[in-house]
This record gives sequence, C-alpha cells and structure tokens, in this order.
Amino acid sequence: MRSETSTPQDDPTSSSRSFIETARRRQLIDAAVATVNEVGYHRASLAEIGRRAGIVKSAIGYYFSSKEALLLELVQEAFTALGESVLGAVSGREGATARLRAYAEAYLAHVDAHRHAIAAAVEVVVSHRTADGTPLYLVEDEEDTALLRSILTAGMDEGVFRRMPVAVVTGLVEAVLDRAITVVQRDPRADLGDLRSHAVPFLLRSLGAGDE
Amino acid sequence: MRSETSTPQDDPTSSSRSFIETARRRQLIDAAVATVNEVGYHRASLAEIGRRAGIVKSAIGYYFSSKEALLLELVQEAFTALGESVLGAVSGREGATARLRAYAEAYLAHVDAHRHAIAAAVEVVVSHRTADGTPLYLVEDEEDTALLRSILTAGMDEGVFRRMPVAVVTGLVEAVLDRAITVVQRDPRADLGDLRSHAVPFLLRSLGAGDE
Amino acid sequence: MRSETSTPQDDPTSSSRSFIETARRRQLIDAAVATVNEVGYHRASLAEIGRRAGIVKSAIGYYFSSKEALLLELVQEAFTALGESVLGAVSGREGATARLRAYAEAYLAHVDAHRHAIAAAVEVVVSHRTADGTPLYLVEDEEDTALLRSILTAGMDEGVFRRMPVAVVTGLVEAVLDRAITVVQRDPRADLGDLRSHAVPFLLRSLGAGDE
Amino acid sequence: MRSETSTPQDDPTSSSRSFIETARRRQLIDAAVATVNEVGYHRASLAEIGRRAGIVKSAIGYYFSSKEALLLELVQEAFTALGESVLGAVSGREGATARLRAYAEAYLAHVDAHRHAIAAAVEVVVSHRTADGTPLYLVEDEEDTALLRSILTAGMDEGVFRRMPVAVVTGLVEAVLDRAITVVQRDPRADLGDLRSHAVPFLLRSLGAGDE
DNA sequence: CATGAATGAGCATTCATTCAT
DNA sequence: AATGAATGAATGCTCATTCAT
Repeated sequence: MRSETSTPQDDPTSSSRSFIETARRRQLIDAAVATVNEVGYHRASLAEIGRRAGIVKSAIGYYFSSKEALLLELVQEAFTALGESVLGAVSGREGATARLRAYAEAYLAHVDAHRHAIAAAVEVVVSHRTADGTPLYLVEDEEDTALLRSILTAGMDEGVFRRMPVAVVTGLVEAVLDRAITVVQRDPRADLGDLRSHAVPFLLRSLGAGDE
Repeated sequence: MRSETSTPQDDPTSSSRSFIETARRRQLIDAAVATVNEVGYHRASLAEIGRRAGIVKSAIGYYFSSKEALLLELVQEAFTALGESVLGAVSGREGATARLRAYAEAYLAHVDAHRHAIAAAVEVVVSHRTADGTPLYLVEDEEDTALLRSILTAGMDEGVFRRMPVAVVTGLVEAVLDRAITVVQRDPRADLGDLRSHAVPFLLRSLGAGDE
Repeated sequence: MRSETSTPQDDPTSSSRSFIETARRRQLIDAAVATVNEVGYHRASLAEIGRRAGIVKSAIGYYFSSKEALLLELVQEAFTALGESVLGAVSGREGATARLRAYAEAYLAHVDAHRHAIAAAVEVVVSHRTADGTPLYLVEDEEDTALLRSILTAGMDEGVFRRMPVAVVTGLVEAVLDRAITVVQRDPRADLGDLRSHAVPFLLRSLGAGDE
Repeated sequence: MRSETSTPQDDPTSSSRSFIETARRRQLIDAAVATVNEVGYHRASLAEIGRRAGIVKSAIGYYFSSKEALLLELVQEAFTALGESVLGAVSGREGATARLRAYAEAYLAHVDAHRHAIAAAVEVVVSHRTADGTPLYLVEDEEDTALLRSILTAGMDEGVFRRMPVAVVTGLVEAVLDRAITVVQRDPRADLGDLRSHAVPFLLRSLGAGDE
C-alpha cells in the first residue's frame, strides 16, 4: 500500500506501484515521447499528451505531480537505458581500443533501436528549463560522461590514444556519437547502417588508434 | 494579415528599407539573440525582446510580420555570416586537406567570435516549429552543407581522404565542428582555445589524411 | 444526486447511524477542523481532509453528501456546543448581571477550551458561500443570540443595564466576546488568561452595571 | 514615461500613471470590491471581476501583476483611507478621552461612509493567504493599531482609563469598533445610526472614563 | 512611426465529484 | 464499506497579435 494520499506521485522510492498505475505511467511516457517527436517540446501540451494516451489531461496529475515530472522521467528513463547499454557492452572488455569500440557500437546500436525515446529525451533536455531558467544539460553531464572519460583517459595513459585534454576529446567523441541522434531526430525512419559502420573507424582514427 | 498593407515587411526582395528601419531590425535581432541566450527559446517573448531593444512590443510588428519572421531572420543572418566566413577562408585554397583545414578553422573561429549569434540561432533552429509542426532544420541543410560536401567529395576522389558515404562523413565532420557551438551554448564565456587547436587535427586524422 | 440511494447522509432525522459511521464522521470533522485551521478554508481540500482522517477522499462522499455538508456539520457542532456551554452556565443564575457574567465567562472559557473547533467554525462561517452566493451568517444569528438578547433585555428592564437598542447592545457584547476567537485564530497557542480576566469587567462597565 | 515594459505594474513608486491607467485601476478595484462583497472572496475570480469592470480577464494583467496584487491594493487602499480618517480626526485633540472619542467616531463614520470598500477589504484580509499559507492579518496589525494603542496607553498613564494590559484593551476596543464592519458585511444597506450613537459611550464606560 | 490598450487562445494545475469494482 | 481511477469544470496566468489614436 502506498501513503494515504489518493494521488500517486513520482516518488522514486515507491516500489509498490499498482499494475494499472505502472501501465498508465508507461502509456503517458510513450505518449509524451510521441508528442515531443511529432510537434516538438514547445507544443507538447498535457492536453495533447493525454489525448494520445487516451486520458483526459487532468488525469495526468494522478500519475505525475507535474508536467515537468513527466518529462524528467522520460529523460531519465531514456538516458538510464542508454547508459546501461553502453555499460553492459564495455564490461569485461580489456584495452582502451576495445572498450571504446564497444562503447561506441553499443551507443549507436542503442540510439538506432530506441530512436524515438532518445530523440524525445534529447529534445526535452535541450529545450526544457527549470523554474529559475536553468537548462537541464547544466545539471547532469558529469556523471553521464564518466565512463567515456575514463576510457579515453586510460587510452591516453596507455599510449594507444593521442594525448589531448580529456574534456576536449570527450566532447568530440560524444559529438560524433550524437550525430546518430541528430539523424534520427531529423528523420525518424532514417537508416543508421552506414553511419554505424563508419563512425567507429572514424573515431578510432581520430584518436590516433590503429584501425586494424 | 499585414501583407497587403504598406508597412515594410520581411520580404527579401524589398530593397527599399529606410535607414531607421534597418537600425530597428538590427536592434531587434540583437535583442532576440540576447534574450534567447539568456532565458531560452521557450521564454523569449516579444515583450522581453522589445524591452531589451528599447522598443514597445506592439511596434515589433512594424518591422517583422510575426515573431516567427524575426526569429527566422536571426537564424538566417547567423548562418549566412558563418557560411561567408568559411567560404572566404576556403577560397583560393588548393587541395582537399588545405581546404578542409581552412574550412574547419574558419568555422571554429567564427563560432568563437560570434558565439552569441550562433548559439541563439542554433537554439532557435532546434526549438522552433512552424505552425504545422515542421522543425526548421528540415528546410535548409542541403544548401548549407554544399561547400563542405564538395570538399570532402573532392578529397575522397583525390585519394587523400578515406572513402566513406558522403552524407555520413559530412555529418560527422559537422558534428565535430558543432561541438564548439554546444560548448558556448552551455557556457557563453567558455574558452574555445583547446578545442580549436585539437579539433582540426582530430578531424584530419579521422578522415585518414596525414596530419602534416 | 446521492439522496435517493441507500448511503447514509447528513439527514438530521436519521437516527440509524452505525457505530463505524459515527466514528468516521467524527474523524472527518476533526480532520476538517485541523485542516481549516492550518491551511485556511480556501485551501482545505477534501483530499487533504481525508488524508488527515486516514480516509480516501472518494470515501468521504459516503459519510457526507458533499463538502458543504461536512463543513456545515462542523459549524453546527461547534456552535451547538458553545451554545450548550453558555446555556448550562446561565441556568439557575438569577439577576441580569450574574447571568451575563456567567454567560460571558462560559463563552470565553469554552472558546479557550475548544479553540480549534471554534476557530475553524468561524473561518468556515466567514468564508463559505452557498451555491447562490449567500454567506452562512445570514442563515443563523436569530436563534444563536436569543439567550444573550434575553439577558440584556431583562437587564435593561430591571434597570441594571443602561438602556440601549437591544440589537445594538447584543452586537457589541458579542463583538467583545468574539475577540477571544480572533485571538486564537491568529495564534492557536495564545494565552487567553488576560483577556478572560479583563473582558468581563470591561463588558459590565460598558453596560453601566456596577462591577461589584 | 514609465519603464520600457509595456505592461504597467503595481510599482508603488511610479507616480506617473496615465489617465486611462489610473481610471482602469480604479474601475478594477471597484469591481473587485463589488465582486468580493457579492460573491465572496472565494468565488471572486479574475474573470468575474473583469466582467464587472467591462474588461476581459487577461487585460487585468495589464494593470496588476497578479490577482494578489489587485486584492492587496484593494486592502491597502481601504485601510489607508481609514487610517487617514482617524488620524485626521484625532489630530489636534487633547486628552485621552477626547482623542479616543474622536478616534472612535471617525472610525465608525468612515466605515459607514465607505462600507463597501471596508467590507471587501476585511473579507480579503480574513480569507487571503499568501503563497506560503500565511494569512494577511499576521503581516500588518502592529502598525495599524499604533495610534489606538498610544491613545489607550496615554489614557491609562493619565489615570482617566482603567489600567488593563494594553494588548487586551486595544483588542477589545477594536472589536467593538469592528462591530460596525460586521454589520455592513451582513447587510450592506444597514443603518449604522444607532450603533454609532451608542458605541462610543459604551466604549468610554468600558474604559472607566466618565461618559459626560 | 509609435504607443498604450485590449483581445482571445492556450497553458498547467487544482478539485469536488462520480463510478466500476 | 471502501478504493483507485477518472472526469470536467474552473482558475490564474502568459503571450502573440490587433487596433485606434
């Protein structure tokens, strides 16, 4: 049983969501993804999101405490899944080159497979501002790039990657990988095959690693 | 609609702009840049833009037919200037490597020097949707990347760049260069020195060109 | 409308309340008192009242036909208890002065002892309007002040109180006594000792009665 | 000229209001008074206030930054006028009894003459809560009762008033005078004649002052 | 040219109430 | 007897746009 309030909220510690509540939150996040992708963050109103989920807009407040809470959950879900994909792919790999390759391939594969969720999450992150005007991308970032930074730092220490300031090279590698997101944002049905096969060698060469 | 009145509009063929009209449009675009950079596209209202320009919001309609027209002009101006910078830098250069280097250095230098205008233009491009929901980046793109595409195509034909699908490699190079924009968007006072000195060799290596 | 169903309602003639129903109504009224005192009439929602009572808001409809019915019961209960207190204190007293003193002291003592219920009831009376906009204090009043009016009238007839229009003097005495309510509304933990000891002599002097 | 913003606000220092702006603010405050008196604070929506003022609700934001600002102005205006009335009446009077009599008579006369504004202001003060839930009457009070407190203190020091705790006696005198407000709140067309003629002797007797 | 004024649509949010289970 | 779920109306507020002067 949840706390006495009749409106379930976005309490992250609440592990006791009813079946229908879980389903509704799923529906709403999916509807938010679809709405943001179709009409953009700016025009993604609760009324429209609710319409797509088959729910009246005021009922959204029953599952999310606010529009911001819904969108933030969308973002967190998408990036958490992406992080888990790359973490799983890198785990067990030895050597900076192999680890970076695994990272990049998993990253691109995940974006390819979950393009709608990722595209919407990026749109939200780029567009959303908290109440005091702070953009979202100023909040996170440190943690998100930790794995990539560690791989690149290790590679430079091992001597297999060219030495560059870690902040610079991390940003450049991210920029290259995020090209996949840009592509699917522009065309949700784009074929990422060519990009996926060329981006990794492109990256390894740029780092000065042998592209064997 | 205002189109049929005698008030000056954003008609690109109208060569009859008065001195004061030109100045007012300048003020408004600059104010729009500052506003978008500070509070984000979402909260950049005409009232706020007018306030910064020292113009009452209802007078904005005299210089731009709509908010959209003002923002579009901001975007076009910023990207036109960027295009002219790189075009000027590339002109007269011979050889794909030298031309790409000139392109990239000019691109980064321009972003560094005109960071506010560029950051605002990108924010608008990413966030704005036309009335039917179409994002702005679907409109342009072909023309904007023509020079870069031609350089890369020539380089691959000359054999100095690795052969890759031109769309893919163009996108990747753009992604790397646009990292500079991301950086200044996140911190308007960021120092791009490290990025500028490392991004070009990074790019040339990625293309398989000797980094002589 | 619920009236025609078999669910128990706020029908005052219904003498067939189950034990649990009585208890639930008690809980809800107490929770309403606490809520109104803490957040004010305006923000005292059924959800919040239910939360404090440990009852889900939709279940409130089972014990009270509407929010208004709940609040009206709260009001009636508080004022009925106050009326019984003063009636009990006055009974058996002889002489207008003694009766008024008993009335005033009992009134102030009751407000002191039941400050939460009284404060909430007054807040509701002052703030609530029926659907057509009528305030609550237009409904009662005649009956509520009957005892006080009779004491004052008798006192004036006996010649121990100055002669004044009965409506005026009744209102003034009530105003003085209600000062206790104002005090506890502003500070629920206020000490009424000073007020209680000075208000009665104040009143008797104002009526021209010797303060023996 | 006012600051560049196109929406005039409730800046108290701005002494440069246009003619129409002053008139509109007057209309809106009057409409708010009428609305609060008729349907109560609770149901006094901006739409309804605007309707009575012949203005669309969104235009209210042009003259007042928020609903709260409008209501607070209503309150301040009413109480400032009341304060000026009593201050003017007391000025020049010598002796605590004469000063209190002047105070009370001016107070009652003002409430009689400006009953609508006063009744609405009191309703707002009693019902309104700031964003954090604080009622309005906790904010002021100190300053509002300063004159009355000083008169009563002086009277007790002079020995013409019975000695009582100043907080208690101030509250009781206020309670008596505020009876006039209660009366006009309950019936806007009530005749205060009887009350006005009897309340002052009532008060002076209660203070132990000779009622000659 | 420019302004103050006004409008109407759209927004997120709150809430009493209803209903199937 | 009770609950979670859902609804629809209402509210304060923002904003691009229009218009008379």
